[in-house]
Amino acid sequence: MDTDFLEQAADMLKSMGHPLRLKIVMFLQGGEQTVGAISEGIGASQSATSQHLNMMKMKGILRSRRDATTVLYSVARPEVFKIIHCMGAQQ
Amino acid sequence: MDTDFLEQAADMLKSMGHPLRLKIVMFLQGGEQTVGAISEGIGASQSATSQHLNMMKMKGILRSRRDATTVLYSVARPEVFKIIHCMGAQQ
DNA sequence: TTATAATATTAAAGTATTCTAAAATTTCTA
DNA sequence: TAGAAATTTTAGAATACTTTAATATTATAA
Repeated sequence: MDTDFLEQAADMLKSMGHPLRLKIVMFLQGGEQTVGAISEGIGASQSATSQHLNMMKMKGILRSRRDATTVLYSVARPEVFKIIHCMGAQQ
Repeated sequence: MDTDFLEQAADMLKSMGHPLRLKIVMFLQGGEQTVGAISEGIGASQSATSQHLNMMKMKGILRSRRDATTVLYSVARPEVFKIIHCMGAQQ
């Protein structure tokens, strides 16, 4: 088995393998959102949300762009949505 | 979002989100295997392999059956294979 | 029975995660 | 420029994970 694929794939699954982070990517199925909206949407503190977002961005799973004082995050890898779908998520 | 689904789904992703455990479930795509064969197949110690197997069994991802002195493990949830496929694994 | 092969369990050390609270940045607007 | 709003960063405590090494179990066969 290809070690690079393995490390990358495990990293991606691990990133999604946390309730708040899974909630974040599910929330982002609707398109890009600000940190504040995400934080409120998933019911986590602003700081914890920001840290999870940054972690997923570092892994290449999310991307972000600034819009004035606000930062918008969105999903960068389509596999994320496929995986959510595989697990039979309701909306 | 449904909290039960979220917890369960995150648990499943987290279980697969470790290089050795991902290697295990990929190895099991070929069907049930003994602990020894898995351990050798993924290149991990007997003890570590056994502990990872047990962990995934506790999560409901794997099942096992004894055959004399040997124990055979196999994947219990089809989503596992779907997810591997989603990520574009080369066998 | 006893020895052996296969697997499981335990304990402990080292490492990594996750969260909160507080402080720092960044950008806009008055 | 000063202040406000949004986000990030930092530090540290608490917890969880992972591995190794050693020991224990289980089932078979001699």
